Amino acid sequence: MFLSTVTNILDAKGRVSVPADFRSTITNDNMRSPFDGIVIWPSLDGNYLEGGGVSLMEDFQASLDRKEHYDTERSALQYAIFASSRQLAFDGGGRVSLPKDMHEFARLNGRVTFVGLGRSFEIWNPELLKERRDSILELARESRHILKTINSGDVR
Amino acid sequence: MFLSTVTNILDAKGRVSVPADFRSTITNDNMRSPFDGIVIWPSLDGNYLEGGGVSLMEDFQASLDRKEHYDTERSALQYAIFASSRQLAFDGGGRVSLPKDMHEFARLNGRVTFVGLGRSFEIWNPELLKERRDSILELARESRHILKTINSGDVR
DNA sequence: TTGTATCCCATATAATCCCATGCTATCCCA
DNA sequence: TGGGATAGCATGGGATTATATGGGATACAA
Repeated sequence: MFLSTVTNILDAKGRVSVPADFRSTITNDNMRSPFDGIVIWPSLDGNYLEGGGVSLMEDFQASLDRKEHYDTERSALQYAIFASSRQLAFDGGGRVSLPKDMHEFARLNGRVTFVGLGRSFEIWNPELLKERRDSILELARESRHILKTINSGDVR
Repeated sequence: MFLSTVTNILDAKGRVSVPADFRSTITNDNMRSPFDGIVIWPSLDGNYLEGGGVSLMEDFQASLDRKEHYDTERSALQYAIFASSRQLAFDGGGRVSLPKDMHEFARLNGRVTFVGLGRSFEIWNPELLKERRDSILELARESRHILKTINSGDVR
């Protein structure tokens, strides 16, 4: 799973190293798939990118497959995630190159922060992340009582 | 799986490059099938084309097979999708040539946009796509809580 | 012929591969 | 426990390849 928060450099060619821990997570996860790399898409929730391995996309797909082919909600989510996403392959050094439109969406300049969220991760401009982090950690403190160690079914 | 959105040029001969990622998806997917190319059909939902690999057709078939042979809905969908579809083989450069009636149906002129939706993809006139995209992404933002649920792994 | 479709080759651009390097973390042995 | 050796990682830059696209040659049908 994706853990911890790491900041790396976005070079002149638009390349950035994916943290080594994230890479090994992905390579283990994607054993079925021939593709060695990450999938990213613009968040629906703010100016940052979301990402994961191909297996995460396959989980989304399995979930969407329960709806009919021409279902509107299914199409909406397919457009939001699949159509808006990009597959980024690792180079020999474990880097990916971020497309220019993704730069702009997430307002990235020289540095890029990877935030591990378990099944997926987020990619932020470090300065923008700061605000988000402060406000969301406050919320976490307030909601701490809902945290469990396992998902015990329908008790929410 | 089919991911991301790519716009390519439709040349004077009616040819268009299928995005390289889509091609490798198809080539991996269709290992059973001897046909190297895509299958497209006119959408039942608007003036655009839908497409996928041969394996997508087999999935539709499996789904329709659960209805009776003389079931009216089954026949109707067989006409709309199987009978209306075309198999388009890749040329040496990874292009396909779109039949003229398909051009007209999707109101294509010089440029063609491929929209990856996971198991299938759509082919659009870029200008027409813009409206569809805007309205459907608005809907996606409204239903993004579903996305969050999927994302968290609750829905299996 | 004329039109239509397919195949083959050429090319500019963009992507990615490959190697080199400094730095950090880890390992190993005294 | 100390400290040198080693391996892994992030990063830079040049060389190479893939991709999308144009245009000509070929084959076949009407």
